[in-house]
Amino acid sequence: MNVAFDQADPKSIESYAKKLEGKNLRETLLNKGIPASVVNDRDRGTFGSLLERHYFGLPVNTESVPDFVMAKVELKATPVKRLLNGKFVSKERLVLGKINYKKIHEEKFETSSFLSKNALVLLVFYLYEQKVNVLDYIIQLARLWGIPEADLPIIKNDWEKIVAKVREGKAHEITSGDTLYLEACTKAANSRERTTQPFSDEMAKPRALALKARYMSELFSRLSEEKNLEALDAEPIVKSIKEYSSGKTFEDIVIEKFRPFSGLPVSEIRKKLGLADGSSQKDEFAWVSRSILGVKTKRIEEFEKAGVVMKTIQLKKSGMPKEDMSFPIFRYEEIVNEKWDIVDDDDPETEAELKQHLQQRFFFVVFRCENVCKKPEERILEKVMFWNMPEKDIEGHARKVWEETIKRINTGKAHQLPKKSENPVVHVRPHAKNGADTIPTPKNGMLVKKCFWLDKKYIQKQVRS
DNA sequence: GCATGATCATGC
DNA sequence: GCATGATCATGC
Repeated sequence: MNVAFDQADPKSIESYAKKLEGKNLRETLLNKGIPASVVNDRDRGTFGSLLERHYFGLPVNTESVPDFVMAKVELKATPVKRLLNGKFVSKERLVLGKINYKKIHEEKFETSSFLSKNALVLLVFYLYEQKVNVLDYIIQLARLWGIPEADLPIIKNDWEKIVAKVREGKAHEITSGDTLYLEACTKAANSRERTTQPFSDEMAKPRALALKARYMSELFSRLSEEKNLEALDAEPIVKSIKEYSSGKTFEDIVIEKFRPFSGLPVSEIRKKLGLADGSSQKDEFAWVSRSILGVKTKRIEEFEKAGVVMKTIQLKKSGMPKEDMSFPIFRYEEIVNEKWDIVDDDDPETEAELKQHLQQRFFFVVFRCENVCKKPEERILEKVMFWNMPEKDIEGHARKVWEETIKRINTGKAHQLPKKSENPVVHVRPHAKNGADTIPTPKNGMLVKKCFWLDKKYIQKQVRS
């Protein structure tokens, strides 16, 4: 029935999709002769279902076959949003299919249903805007996409980590932070829904395989700014796919790069790397760490895509970190509208930023002062580790502090937010240029900028283990 | 010595 | 001008 494109030809489908760029669905569908009654139907559904049904004329899909059956192309509509600084980022992760705990443990990555279903994906990025009708979102970009060769080792390892947990009867312990590009995100009708798993009696949250929002952001900027040099200011750690030989994972490779420098003082490391003296630099530990990784840019490609945050930690002789760890400032007027649990991507509300930050994977580079350490460069490289905040701490501590913060802001107590003595893991403190560096609050006028901090005693425990 | 509040330095 | 990572100052 549809003659706008060749159902068996991916390129033809892509060309037809590209016609959407710069337009919205309302006009496009009306121009296509879709009756206004359909276009304006109140129960119109999501952007993705409208696109699928009315623009491409596809039947309602089942999970097991690609949307464009003959061309073996899967259609995915995905929202981007604009930050205040004008940058585009992905609004959410890209869900690539629900996990069937009963079946996935029998699969191998190379022949997995995940890989075969998502070999070729037609990505349609649209600009999400608050309070705008789905029919009026502007389509930004439509492209055929497949997993790039350079990303495949990481995605494979992510998949295997997730499946390993199912095989160990630990499906209930899976979290998004375990993995780098691919994640097992929760996918349920509500936050109480649970499902069975094959190797344990514990009920687990239903989950889906998804590309992380960070990965999608990077992908969007790469696709949309193909000619722009901006994409180049991040350099990869792994320069050749050959480095993955003999079964090494990305994290193995990263950790190995630090091994020759273990126990050496920063001054020695610098000499070995042939670096100029940078002892007056405030970020010299971060700089030395990036040099060990062989990266000259400030941004590291794999870390950006995976949302891995590199933090350098300086321990005192006692093993106590010098400082608490800060996170970006929050806006009083925005944090009160956040929601902690987002069970579905179609949920219009914003997930708590604190939760998003704490769920990221961290890469700690730990330096330690052995004796007096008058100069920073006398500190030695103690260890490196990838780390995730345990879910029980995120839910048990961070969530409580976040809730209390919102409660106080809403009741006119924005100047008395949860302090260090109130929680051993997370607290709130100012993070501003000075006392005059303020932003508005709902009930207390202008107040100094603040952010959440992780307690250094808590960091110490995590680094020690 | 530590909690708390405040500020500095740097890069984008 | 602002975000971010890092650090300081004060008082208990």
